[in-house]
Amino acid sequence: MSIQHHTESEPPGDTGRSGTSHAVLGVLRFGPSTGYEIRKLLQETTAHFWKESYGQIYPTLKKLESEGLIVIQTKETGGRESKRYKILPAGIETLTAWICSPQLQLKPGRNELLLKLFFARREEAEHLIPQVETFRSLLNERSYAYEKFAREIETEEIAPDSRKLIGTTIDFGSAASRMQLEWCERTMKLLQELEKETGSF
Amino acid sequence: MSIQHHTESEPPGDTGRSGTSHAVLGVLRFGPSTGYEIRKLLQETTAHFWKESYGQIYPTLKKLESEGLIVIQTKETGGRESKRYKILPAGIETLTAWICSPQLQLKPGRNELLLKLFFARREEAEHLIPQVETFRSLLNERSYAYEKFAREIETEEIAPDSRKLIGTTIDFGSAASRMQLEWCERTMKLLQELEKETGSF
DNA sequence: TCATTCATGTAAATAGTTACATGATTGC
DNA sequence: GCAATCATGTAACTATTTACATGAATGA
Repeated sequence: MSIQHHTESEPPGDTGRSGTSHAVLGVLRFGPSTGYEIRKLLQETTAHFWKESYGQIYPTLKKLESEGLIVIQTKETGGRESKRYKILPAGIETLTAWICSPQLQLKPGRNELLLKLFFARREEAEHLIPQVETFRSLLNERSYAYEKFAREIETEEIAPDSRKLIGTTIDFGSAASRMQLEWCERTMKLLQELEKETGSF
Repeated sequence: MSIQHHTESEPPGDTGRSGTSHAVLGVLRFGPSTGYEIRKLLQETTAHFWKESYGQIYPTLKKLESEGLIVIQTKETGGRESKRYKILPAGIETLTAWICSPQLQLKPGRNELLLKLFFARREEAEHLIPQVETFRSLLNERSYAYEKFAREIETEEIAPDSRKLIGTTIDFGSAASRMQLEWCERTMKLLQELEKETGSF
């Protein structure tokens, strides 16, 4: 048996920059932000395919600044400490170079639920039912979130072309959760049948 | 705008064991294996949702052995060094406890292509077309791999119930790639329209 | 006044990849 | 003889999460 994806031997080819810096630069191209705001925007808009934690954002901001891709505009209005970062031309260049670069590696990510199903035996099947159920309710929440996001983005002051591009990521998310919900239905049915067959003693 | 998934504040609750040990224990429940074989089996069967490298497998095997969950059966037939590991009752317990535990965290994983689309501007759209194209051809290969795997598993000597459970993971993979292929179609069309609108210089 | 949000950061642990080094065995 | 596969491992690096610490401002 074999599911092999051509994932081996591909040379990295990138400039030693991790995804985090691209995400940060990407947010900063929308406009100057603080570390806190960057995290918040990513959380609110890309959480279904990209997440960042403060532990990664703050060090990355420092690194990008030392590389001359962004600058701090520390406006001390009052005394409240708040570092607002602004992207520089060199940063924009780096960002577009990354966007336009054909290099792209797909990491399938890890799905613990599938791993459990793969290794499970009949006797364990009944314990998987509530887990698929949990998965399904998480997906349901997500579906609503996508619908809401799709509506919200219509009212935002964004260039219509950008809206369309962002739309493709929402499309991806909602299609994915729809597909996964259907998979949950099929899988639940199968698990319930397995449980029945075992004989309810 | 907000796509927020209830991913914050959930306590980990696990026993400090990473996914790798579960994957290794899972493979070993099928029968005694060497580190090399474990890697190979995972590569051949779960690559679409779970991958492990030697750098992780060998240290994990040592750790699991020191914890008394597995043992080495070093059969030196000839002189060729080969450590075959066997799962112990304590290891089986750990494995089933994990499978049956309702704890499950979904990490959405990171999708670089979606990140690019999210941040892209109209001018960059044309450079994204070949990237979506690349993505599509990777997915096409995958689709065939799932079909092949689904056929292969029928001829394997596996308990029919396990076959069904494993089947759910193949189902997931093939439904996912089908859905993503459709997304590629829609996205390609959109990108091509954007390119046309820009006016061919 | 008090909870929430805004805001910045670090330390430690955990996880994971990549590159390297080594060598035996199998099959053509 | 030679290529491919079997086989084990380590070191260094990169990435990522989690927990902690701190405190100001806002608004009810």
